[in-house]
Amino acid sequence: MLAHSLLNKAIQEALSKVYSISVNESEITLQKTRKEFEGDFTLVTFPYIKATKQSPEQVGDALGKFLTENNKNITKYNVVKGFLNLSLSNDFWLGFFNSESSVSNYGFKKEGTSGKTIMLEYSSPNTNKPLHLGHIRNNLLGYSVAEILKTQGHKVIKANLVNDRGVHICKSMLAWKKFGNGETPQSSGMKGDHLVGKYYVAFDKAYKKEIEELVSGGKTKEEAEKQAPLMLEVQEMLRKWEAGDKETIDLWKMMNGWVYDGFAKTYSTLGVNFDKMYYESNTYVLGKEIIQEGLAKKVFYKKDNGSVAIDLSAEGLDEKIVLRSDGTSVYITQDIGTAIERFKEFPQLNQLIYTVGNEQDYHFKVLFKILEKLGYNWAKECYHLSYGMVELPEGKMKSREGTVVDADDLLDEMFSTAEQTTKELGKVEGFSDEELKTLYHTIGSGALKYFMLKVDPKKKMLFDPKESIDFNGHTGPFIQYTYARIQSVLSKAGHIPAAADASVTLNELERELIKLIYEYPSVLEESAKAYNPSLIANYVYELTKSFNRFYHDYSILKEENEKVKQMRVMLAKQCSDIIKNGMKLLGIEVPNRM
RNA sequence: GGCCCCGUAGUUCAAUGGAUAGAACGAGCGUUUCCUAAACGCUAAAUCCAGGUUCGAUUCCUGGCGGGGCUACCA
Repeated sequence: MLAHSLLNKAIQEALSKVYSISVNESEITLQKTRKEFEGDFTLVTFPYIKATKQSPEQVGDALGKFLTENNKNITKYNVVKGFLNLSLSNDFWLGFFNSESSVSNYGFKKEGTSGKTIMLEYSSPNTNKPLHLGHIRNNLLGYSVAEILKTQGHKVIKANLVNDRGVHICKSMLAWKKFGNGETPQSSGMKGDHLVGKYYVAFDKAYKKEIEELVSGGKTKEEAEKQAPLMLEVQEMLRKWEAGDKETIDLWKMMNGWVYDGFAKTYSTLGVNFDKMYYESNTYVLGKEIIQEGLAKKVFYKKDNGSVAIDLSAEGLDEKIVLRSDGTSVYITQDIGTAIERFKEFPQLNQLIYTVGNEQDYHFKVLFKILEKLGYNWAKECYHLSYGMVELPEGKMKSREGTVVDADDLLDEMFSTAEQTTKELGKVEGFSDEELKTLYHTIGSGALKYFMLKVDPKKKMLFDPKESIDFNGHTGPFIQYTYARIQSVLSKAGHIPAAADASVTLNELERELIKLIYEYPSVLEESAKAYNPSLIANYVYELTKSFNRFYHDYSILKEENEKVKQMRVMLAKQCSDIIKNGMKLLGIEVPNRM
């Protein structure tokens, strides 16, 4: 920011003094100078050719001359076509390095300073089967965006709305009751969510068989699906559940308990957490009264068959049913109710973010529009953090076709790959078994998390289980490795100086690193504004890559000039702090040794 | 059919309307008596097609082609 406000001011002055034209900041296009040219920042001069009636080169030359003559911080310039490349002084960069970037928590604003409170909902699993690769993207994204928002001084409430009721839950319950023989996680040694998932699959299998039999007995497929005895039983079970039947509720509680134990393990392995848990068994009744209010306000209307609907065709959407003709809720009814409930529960809430896949883009458009029509002015602060699907080489994951990549299995594979690679490289003598286990976890989950978060959340991504995830190149372990090397240097250096001597002249790579450090706060800001962790992931990679080149080309500890050596130690420290903090925002830990 | 998203090296990903479109993996070549070679360097390799707006388009607009998603009184 420092350099930008300095340059913006200087450029405004130059334009006014040289050409008598006044521009505001938004009319100044300032970008970082590309590597192949000399300079730190580049002003695009094309926009001024009309007002000045001169060529872009002439404008660049005149401005460059004025700037270097009138500002001691601007030392050099060169003009290439419509681009004026400006160099800031060694003193400027060293001054920034000594005062601005050497503070702790550089780039972070203190929590609460923005005065904004945000609820961010993510994860929101169903309790009928274990988590898979798609959930992993959701969890990593939600967690990371929450952490990134905190860096801007916002208070963030991480919320999880668990879908713990409904027909799909009853399917697992019924199958367990019929075929389970009392099997439990303890008796089978199976993780609770996987055990329940097994019965969900078992239900589906048995149900399909019944359908087949009915179809061969002369029914149509649709009739068979509705009349299959298992389906009738499941519906009966759901009715009992809603009526509070003790036996059904007990079974439901027991099996959901198994699932929660399983999820807790997966969440802990993934390193995600929540401040607030919501359960649909508590919230599914919400929203009905709101529908009545909406009817009174004429936002909704009653159809001939008794159902309640809203017409959104004027906004380019369709008619949407908000209450069935039998008076029961549809999914969006609950969503309307829970949103309103949350703003009542947290009156200080400024924003509500939903981390949900882009297949529900339409649903959220409708939801937000309805809230707006109901007159809630916070409706415009609701945001759908919509992310792309994770696809396999053969296409979308389909649980029925068994192409789902299980979260726990995948994480285990990552850990064992990390173990294998670490053993092959053989650099971990002196580690205890416990430390090794932690290291494999750090590297394995780091690889997976970085892999998923480096991609723009909005875009769909491809995951190829066969090729697995790399540990070299643009990856989490590459960044972790760089961090570990720096820690090794720092511990050998012993003392970390508080400031670099003002007489030091920065070389090209040192200067490049300091310029990257300078960018960090604005990367955090941008990333928060765009709800996009990939900006941080790619920035940290760029910093790491530049550091590795510096590390390769120059020695830190063997540098003979003591003042330069001190500066390099400090530089290494600042880079490693940013690597650590930045990775932490992605939910990734960094090891001191690997 | 209607609505929404996406098409960038062989592959996976980058690029607030700006310079010669960047990385990584894979391919080929090279670097270690030197702070950790999970590293560093070099070579080959891409904007789906056709128009338009602009001083300037991978980016914005229109049309085509190709891929995905949504379009329930399901969740």
